[in-house]
Amino acid sequence: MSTLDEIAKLSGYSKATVSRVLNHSPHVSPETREKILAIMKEKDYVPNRNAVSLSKGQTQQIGMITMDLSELILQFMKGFVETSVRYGFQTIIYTTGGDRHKELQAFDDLKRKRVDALLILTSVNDTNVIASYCKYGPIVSWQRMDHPEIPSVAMNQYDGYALALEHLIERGYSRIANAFGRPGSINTRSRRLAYEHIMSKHSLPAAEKWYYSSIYSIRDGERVVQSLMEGTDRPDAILCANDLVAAGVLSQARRQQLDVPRDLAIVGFDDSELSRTLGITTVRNPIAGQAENAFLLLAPALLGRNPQLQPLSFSLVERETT
Amino acid sequence: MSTLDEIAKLSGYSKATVSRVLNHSPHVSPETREKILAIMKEKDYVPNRNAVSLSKGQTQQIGMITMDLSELILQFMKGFVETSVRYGFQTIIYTTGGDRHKELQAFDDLKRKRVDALLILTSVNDTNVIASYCKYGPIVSWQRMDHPEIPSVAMNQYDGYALALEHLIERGYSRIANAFGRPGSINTRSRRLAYEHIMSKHSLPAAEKWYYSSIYSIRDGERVVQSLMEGTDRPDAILCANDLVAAGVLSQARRQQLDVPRDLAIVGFDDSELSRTLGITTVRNPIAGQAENAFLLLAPALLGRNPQLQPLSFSLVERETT
DNA sequence: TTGAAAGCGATACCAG
DNA sequence: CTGGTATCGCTTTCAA
Repeated sequence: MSTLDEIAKLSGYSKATVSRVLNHSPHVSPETREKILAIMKEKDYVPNRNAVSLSKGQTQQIGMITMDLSELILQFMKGFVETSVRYGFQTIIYTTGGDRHKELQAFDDLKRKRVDALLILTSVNDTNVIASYCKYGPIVSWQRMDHPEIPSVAMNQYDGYALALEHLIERGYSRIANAFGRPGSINTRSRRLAYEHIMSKHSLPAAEKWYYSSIYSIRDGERVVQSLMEGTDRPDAILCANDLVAAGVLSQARRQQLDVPRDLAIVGFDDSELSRTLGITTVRNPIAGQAENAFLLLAPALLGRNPQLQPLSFSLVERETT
Repeated sequence: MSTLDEIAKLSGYSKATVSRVLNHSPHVSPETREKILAIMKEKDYVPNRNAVSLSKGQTQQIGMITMDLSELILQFMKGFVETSVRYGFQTIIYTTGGDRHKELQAFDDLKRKRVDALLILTSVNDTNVIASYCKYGPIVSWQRMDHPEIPSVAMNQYDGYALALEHLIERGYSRIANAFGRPGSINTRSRRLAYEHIMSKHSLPAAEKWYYSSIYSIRDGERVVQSLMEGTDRPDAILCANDLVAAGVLSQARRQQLDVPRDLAIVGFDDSELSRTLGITTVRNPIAGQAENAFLLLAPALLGRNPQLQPLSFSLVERETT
């Protein structure tokens, strides 16, 4: 392993000059540059990253924190990794498994300068604890963290939900049920608000009896349909917390001999692989765009630049369930 | 950000001593240790990783190289990450997208000491090119690389295939078709060999007319059934290259009104999520075990220790298709 | 355009 | 048990 010092000696120039060609400094004469470059190539030289990092105080690495790797998370990561690479940053994944302590180690890595910045996909520690690490480097989050120091690229679920509702109403559905996720979460609140606004805007009844909460999985979706069908007053459409739920709703509806979308229209959320496979109408989050914005939010601190965030919006993916 | 030097000054001891308590050296008096520890805690001190890495010449990071992130790859990674963490190593993912050049950057990171070792999940560069990086650090591969310097944790497919065959024969099937993967690959050759050995051992005909090659996807699986059913001489069971293929075979068989497993038995490979969902009998690779062994293969170079590899074997997961 | 030398923040060898 | 100091490999003033 040759070092910068050796290259300097061999070329007859100083370490400073060699370092300059490494860093594309304009203050090197072309001939000098050529000579040094030639020797580096001959010696198969590459600079030691640890030395560079120590000296510069930057690692060019960004950590991504998540409990586990779901399809959605992976999709976000993919987008984030791509734009990071474009700007010369590598990424490293911290899978915490929901362990508070393990998660904190990732934050410690910001302090000990293993990473220059952190992206939070999901976190389990208290927001204030997390925020206390902001002084060591920029932190950005996918989900809203409600803390002034930690920006997020979350979209306002209101818009996506409204989009789905307008679509259903336009299609002639009016008795619309809701399968919400985590009760009381910001997302659920926004969705519920959208439901109430849009329904009243069209002078349609917003039926609370058709509100379901804590609905996350395929299994949950199936149960919702069972419960719905037991009642006499039945909805003609259902908006689901995510595509998993929608898949459950769909399969249970078929099991109960319902004609989808005639008897029951179904709209999912996320536009996941599953919804594509099953042909479920769904709302698409522009995840790649959010991921890119996440990096751009870090850019000021990382690059000293202040790039424009791109405007993002939900879109409706119409398939066979509406 | 406090440094070791500051801790030294504050405590009145030398940097050497502070470093000793950091590294759990026995040559520090208990009181001294306590005092220094107290100051470190008070100052919220953590050592700078870059400095440590530079000084030690080790990063405690291992790179994992893959073209993309499939379910299987993710599963392997999960196991590898877990055992790495247990030994104090972090992991970083290099997704190459099949780009030769991008892949080489990962290998360069071994040279520039960003990572201490490399795990190859899939690679596109020439084996000899890759092997030329072995001098910079240990490299291990999931798949066989046929190069003396790059060990692999691949299993002998012969055993897994034999297991599936014995199972089918025991169940009374005797006209067994094969849907192989990449023709001429080591895996395919082993499977084929297993087929011929086991069939002849039971004095059953090894019918070459039921050999299919280059069968990888659901779609491919469907086509195999179509083609098989066109002939007059039909098999009563089919062994598939993987679970995807098995899923295709299953759905097409049902479409053609075949009673599975009465008319046609189906065995997949990998025990993926899909096979579980669809209830397909399959052969399970002990992936977590392989992943652990992969790390253990790196251990001598990384830890100076030489841990025992665990013996691994395939197992049959019986479900509804046999 | 180039060089000398002082960091960056630890580790580790050699004395005492 | 503790301290002094060279060292890891590169960056970055400050001068020339």
